[in-house]
Amino acid sequence: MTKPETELLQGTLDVLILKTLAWGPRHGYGIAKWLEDTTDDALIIEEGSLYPALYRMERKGWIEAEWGMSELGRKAKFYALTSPGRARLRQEVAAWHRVSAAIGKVLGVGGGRA
Amino acid sequence: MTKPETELLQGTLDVLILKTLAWGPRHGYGIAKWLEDTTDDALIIEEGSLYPALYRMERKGWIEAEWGMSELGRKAKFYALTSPGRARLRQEVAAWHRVSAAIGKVLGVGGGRA
DNA sequence: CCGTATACCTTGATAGTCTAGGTATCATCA
DNA sequence: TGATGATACCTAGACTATCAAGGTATACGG
Repeated sequence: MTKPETELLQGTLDVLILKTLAWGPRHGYGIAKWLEDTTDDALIIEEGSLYPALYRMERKGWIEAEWGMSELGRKAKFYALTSPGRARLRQEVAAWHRVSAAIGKVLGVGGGRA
Repeated sequence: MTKPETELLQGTLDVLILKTLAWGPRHGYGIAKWLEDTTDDALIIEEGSLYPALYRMERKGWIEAEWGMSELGRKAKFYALTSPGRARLRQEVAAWHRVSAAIGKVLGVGGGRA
């Protein structure tokens, strides 16, 4: 398959995960599926990116993990946003808006024709 | 210690440079300054990122270099968009709009002040 | 019983960015 | 005169996030 053009913008995965968890705890696989569904597959979350990101963020104290049962009765690790994680989410959302506005200004917000 | 919040989104430097050159040829230093001025320093282009990016894109045939004189009378290498570069620019602008719209959908488009 | 979906994990390669240096010229100002 | 800051280019090395590609295990449907 030719390059699916679904690559992530490096650095955005964290904020996407944090935002997903802001709606409530979710297991890793579910986070990826939710993001893909929500964006109509405009974003594809590779598992090789997902799980390392989850560990990274757990190590930083932004999320907490707990083993449980998925909706389908399988064992799954549920992640929940911590208080520092919520603060971090606010920061990163603000940073996203700031940077994407700047890029939009350069590229032309309307559709890039000018 | 906390990062200066002026980091580039990885993968966006190319399209920013291409778009800058769409207005006409410019030398490397001028490209960086123009981007920083245009975005009120929301984007900071480090020279250690800029010059390798320029070589990368020259190697790919998206831009062409020619030595000349800057407005201030110094020798400077001017870069110009090629025809493949223009095509690539269109592609990348479209990709940006698609991906940033998807991310915006997840993060909430309206939340500029968040 | 075999394929597909769910759910987790890891290793290794790749690639883009940043840090931190470097060269050289020119204008300004003390 | 000498120092400084801006202009303009370049590079090596480290870092780090992502991706590709493998792996384990369970459950369900055909």
